[in-house]
Amino acid sequence: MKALSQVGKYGLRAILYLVANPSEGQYMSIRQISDNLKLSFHFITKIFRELTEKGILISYRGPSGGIALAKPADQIMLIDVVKALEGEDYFDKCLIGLPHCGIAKPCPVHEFWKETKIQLQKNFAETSLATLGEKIRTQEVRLDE
Amino acid sequence: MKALSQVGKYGLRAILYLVANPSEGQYMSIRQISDNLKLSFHFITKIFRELTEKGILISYRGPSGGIALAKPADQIMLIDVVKALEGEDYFDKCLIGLPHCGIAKPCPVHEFWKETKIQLQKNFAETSLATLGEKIRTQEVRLDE
DNA sequence: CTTTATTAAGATAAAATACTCTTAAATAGG
DNA sequence: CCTATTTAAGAGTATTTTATCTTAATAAAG
Ligand code: SF4
Ligand code: SF4
Repeated sequence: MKALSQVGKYGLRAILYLVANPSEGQYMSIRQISDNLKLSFHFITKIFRELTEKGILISYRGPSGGIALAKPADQIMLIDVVKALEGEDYFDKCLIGLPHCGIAKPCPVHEFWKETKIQLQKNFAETSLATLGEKIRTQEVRLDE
Repeated sequence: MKALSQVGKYGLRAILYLVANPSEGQYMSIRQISDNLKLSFHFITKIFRELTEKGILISYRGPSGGIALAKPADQIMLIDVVKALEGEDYFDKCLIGLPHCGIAKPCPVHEFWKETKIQLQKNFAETSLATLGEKIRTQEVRLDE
């Protein structure tokens, strides 16, 4: 049961590093993040570019440039990041993929699959990046190595 | 949030067709299933071969051969089929993939990810193929086209 | 014994995903 | 203006997943 692609996993881990190490009014360089998390600089750069396009991050080029959250961390919910990384239809996926399922006569697994999706969606929607950053710092969770 | 690979989806759909159309003591040909579900015969054949190896199905070659459930439908749980199709570690997957996470200091998403997995696992474990087949028949769910 | 129907097995091809590399553009600072 | 630092953009490569194709093995029936 893989919920996220590599893009989603790396993107989340990278953004968690960012929120766990806040630097007042400064940009954090992508190099610092990729080095610390030991992830490919180029791959993370590409992922961050998408997040910048989608309005989750802002970026700045040149010396002392880097990326930063576009909004305060308590105003960005996990679900925003996940949808940006995995697509807006992330929670609309079907379990078995019947070709012309209009959900008029739902298949026998639809009910509990829907439940599962709603439960995860609720948790994603209620969790802010600020909350996650705080937890990582206070509980000393290691994101690296 | 894609829970199943194509192998998993096709495999489930094909086995649902089988349980929804029971034929007392006979084998159902793979051709019939792939034709009715409009899925690739070769791909379904390959998937069924794995399910046969894993003991979910039995097969028989030659005229009037085909595949059949290895056990009565009420003794095969959805979770058995899913694990056979997707791997035994299906419910052990990590959400963000921290490299050396020993779950001593779980990351801040572990708790609700675990909840989600347990909920789906429970539903998969409590649902038998017999139940699904019955629902498909009585609720006239279409698996084809 | 031959033909036909069927699954088994594995090679091959195509497509999607994951990752890398190169070059360009922006910006700060000397 | 020049150089160093950093993200942007996109081309290129590798790996995995998905799907197809070919040939073999098995078994029934004439
Ligand atoms: S009923 Fe739901 S799970 Fe079933 S095929 Fe339709 S969308 Fe998918
Ligand atoms: S705590 Fe759980 S979700 Fe987080 S990295 Fe470890 S296994 Fe994955």
